[in-house]
Amino acid sequence: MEKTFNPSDIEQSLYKSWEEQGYFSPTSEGDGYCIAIPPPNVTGSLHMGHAFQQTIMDTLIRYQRMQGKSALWQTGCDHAGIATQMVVERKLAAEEEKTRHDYGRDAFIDKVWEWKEQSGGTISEQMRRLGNSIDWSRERFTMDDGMSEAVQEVFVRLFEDDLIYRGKRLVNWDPKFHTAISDLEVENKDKKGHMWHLRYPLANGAKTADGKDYLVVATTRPETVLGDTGVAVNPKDPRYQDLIGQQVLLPLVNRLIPIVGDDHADMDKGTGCVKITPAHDFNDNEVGKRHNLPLINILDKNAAILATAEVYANNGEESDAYSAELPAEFAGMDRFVARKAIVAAFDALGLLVEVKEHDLVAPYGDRSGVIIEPLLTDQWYVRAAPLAGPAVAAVESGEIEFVPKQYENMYNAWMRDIQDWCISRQLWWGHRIPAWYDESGGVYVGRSEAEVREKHNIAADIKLNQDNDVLDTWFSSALWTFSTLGWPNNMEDMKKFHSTDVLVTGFDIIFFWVARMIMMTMHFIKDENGKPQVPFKKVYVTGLIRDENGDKMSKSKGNVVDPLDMIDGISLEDLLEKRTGNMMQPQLAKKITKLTKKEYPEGIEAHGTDALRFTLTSVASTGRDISWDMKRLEGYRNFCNKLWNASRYVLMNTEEQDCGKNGGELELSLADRWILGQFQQTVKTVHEAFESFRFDLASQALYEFTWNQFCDWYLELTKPVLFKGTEAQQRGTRHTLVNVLENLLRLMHPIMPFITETIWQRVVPLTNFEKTADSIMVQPFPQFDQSQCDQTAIDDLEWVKQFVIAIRNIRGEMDIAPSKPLPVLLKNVNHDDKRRLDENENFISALAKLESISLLADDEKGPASASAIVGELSVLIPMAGLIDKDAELTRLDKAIEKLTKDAERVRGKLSNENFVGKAPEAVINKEKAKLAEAESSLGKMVDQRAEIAAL
RNA sequence: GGACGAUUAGCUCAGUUGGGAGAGCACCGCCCUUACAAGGCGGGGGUCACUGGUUCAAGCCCAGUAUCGUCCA
Repeated sequence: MEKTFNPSDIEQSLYKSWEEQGYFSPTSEGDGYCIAIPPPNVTGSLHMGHAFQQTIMDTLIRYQRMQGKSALWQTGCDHAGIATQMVVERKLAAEEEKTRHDYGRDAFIDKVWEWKEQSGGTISEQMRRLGNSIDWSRERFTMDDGMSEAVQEVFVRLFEDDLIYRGKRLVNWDPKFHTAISDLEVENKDKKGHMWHLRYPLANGAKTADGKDYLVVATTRPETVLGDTGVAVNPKDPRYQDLIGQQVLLPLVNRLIPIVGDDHADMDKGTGCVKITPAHDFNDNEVGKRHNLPLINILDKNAAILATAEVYANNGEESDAYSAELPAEFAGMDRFVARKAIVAAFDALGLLVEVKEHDLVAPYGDRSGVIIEPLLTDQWYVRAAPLAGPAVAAVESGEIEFVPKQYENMYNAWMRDIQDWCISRQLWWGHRIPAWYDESGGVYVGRSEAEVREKHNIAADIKLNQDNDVLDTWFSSALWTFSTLGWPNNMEDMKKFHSTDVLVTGFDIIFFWVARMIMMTMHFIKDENGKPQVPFKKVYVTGLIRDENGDKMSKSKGNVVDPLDMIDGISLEDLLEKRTGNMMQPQLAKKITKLTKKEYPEGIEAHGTDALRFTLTSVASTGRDISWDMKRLEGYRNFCNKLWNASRYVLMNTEEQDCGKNGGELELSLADRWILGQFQQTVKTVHEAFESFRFDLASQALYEFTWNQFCDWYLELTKPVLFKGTEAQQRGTRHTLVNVLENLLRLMHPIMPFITETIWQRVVPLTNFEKTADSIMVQPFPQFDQSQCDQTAIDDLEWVKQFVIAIRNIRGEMDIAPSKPLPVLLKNVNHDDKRRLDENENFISALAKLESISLLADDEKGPASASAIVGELSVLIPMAGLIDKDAELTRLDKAIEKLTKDAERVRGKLSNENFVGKAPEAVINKEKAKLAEAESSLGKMVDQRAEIAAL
């Protein structure tokens, strides 16, 4: 074995061999255990969030596989409608200067598929580098045939159940991508803007309470004036209440529109008068419905002003309630250009009263980054309320459990006032809506045009056109857990793996995805007795991984760290190129360069997959966000190296030697019995941690055992045995060494697959472990065994440690070289001390590097010595020539001061009648014992100090 | 405005039913000791955000305040 662990030597070939051997596929034996991956976006590449969640999923899958389950990690990608279409459109524009319209729908979609075949597998390849034990043979894609069939089936059945409908509604229109988007894809951001006060003349000689012949409306969107069909005032507002039912003459378009009384108008805000534009504002739309105001659409798909408006009645039908005529001067103007022009026009007419600064909240498309325009269009909707009922109940009853629990609040709050879900998108890439229209506007939904014709008796000569729109990508993602398992055709895997066991995901998609999966699954998937099945039993919600400063990682900030760069390492030059090359906003490059040079002056070193995974699990506590700490990664790389070298030591001392595999007398030392017990405790902790999703606690237990117990103490304690023990003692210790290590590797394997496999291959032949296949990943996980926990051994070895530490402390504080053997004198040796000493003198001498150990009689004073206390026992190291008087006095003073403080505090507690009267017996006894021990040690130290001081 | 979360060592974070404040990294001193200098041994460091309450006892329970964050409106 090399002296330093080099992950790049082993990882890729190991992964390949696992995959080739088929170890990632579920076995035919054992209960099913299934995790469905949150499907990454097919255009995506691996980021820290993926690495984090996938490490957790893989740890769970490997753990359950080793627990004997038939474990399936179901993977795949989603087709990411807008994102993918954009990628391909940009590519066509750059390479051929063509748009998708140049190609036409079918040819463009062929292009997208071509792109998917070539570039869509990036993230899958990257996931292999993380060691993910995914059954790649079952990899799915939301646009593949099976899933497309599932999507179609679901759409048709929902329609038949009256849970999908089509309607002309106000939607969040993205003027850049020319598509509707759902509420969830809108980000509301605070923004500085203006409030314009505009004068609307009253019609028919009406006057306000204070005699004015006009109203002043306040608006943040003056360009929508052209679409106003009313003015609202608060019915309780004394200034205007008499005007309700009167009309104003809308400037610029000279449209007579009514004044309505509605609570939406806030008396205290602005002027108290609100213009109502039902076709371009969600609130106004509601007001319009209440007062039966017509809707006038004045914007086109680009959010530019139309030459001729579209007028609709409140039921969505075209109407001639108003003239569709619009002033020609604004036609074709973008909404923001039109805003200026219309304000100027009001100003010119003397109708602009004032302009105020105003803080407002503006809706932005989360992908396009442009302001969303509420627009009246025909869209398809899922009726959410009926589906939400069972979904809420499933969480309430505990059938689905969120970890950590507080996310259930978030889920419930959203589900309680869930809105209908707009599922149609005006894109080409996606599942085309299975609806056909005849020429008179009749709509038919079915699995195919033929089915539709047959079902509705539509003659072959009647022309039918399929809906041009596709479904929201999340519509297919909502079916993920069951459609990937074969629904509706193949129900074999559904029986074994559904409901899936755990969903590991981020809180940011609880609404987008988690909630919708629950609703869809429970509607479509039922037990034999008709009870709805849940998609998963647990939802483990992770926090976000942020950068060192707690900022969100983002490309534009240039603070993204690629997990693969942490595995393989990257030079500063390459990192700079990666962060600043090909930027959307090149002006940021300078800043990013500076920040990167400061943060990573030497680039990033290679750390290997195991270290990355261990780091990720060790920060996975309770769903809170994590500030990434490169130092921590480095620490765990060192941990890998530690394990590697500890294993080297074990192998050097056991390979080609008698480890008791084939019988022979085994004599176990105290250290052997102790480490076996310590290991069992670790096994117990790791099980508990995995069961409760506390991966941080599992990691911590493994780290603590491996480094602080196994390496720091046990390996050192084997040296005296291996160098000087009898044959049976050596055999016993070798046996323990290889067996503890072999078990430890299996215990660690779910978190650190590569290093454990590599070492295990070397160690396992030295043990009697009966492997079932040639890989650690399919062996049984260690189980807790109480019979190996020997409390006497633990107590005795603890005493040995204290003894050794006492001497090391004196050495350290007194600057005595570790190489210098020391004579030690003992006083106040009780029965237990004597036994422990007799049994373990070799250990103590070796670890504390002692020249001799002698016992002083009770009345014997001994030479001037530096001293330490172990329980009752006084440990003395003669000062002659080694120890400076003043230094020893200082050292003792420090110890005495500390102990005095402790003793005083405990004494105070025990002299408090309330405490003694009310605290439980056990607590009081514990305090008493603490005090007795402190006083005893203190007495001895004070005596020692006096002796030294007298010299 | 509402809800939730956070505030513990220089940094990043643990702290399970209330009963001796912990880890990793960083820091200081000594050491190339035959597994490991990506190491060994020893050491220093905290008014547990603040205020009040419950309790014999509060980092933990309760009320409030401050700051930060997230989601919703």
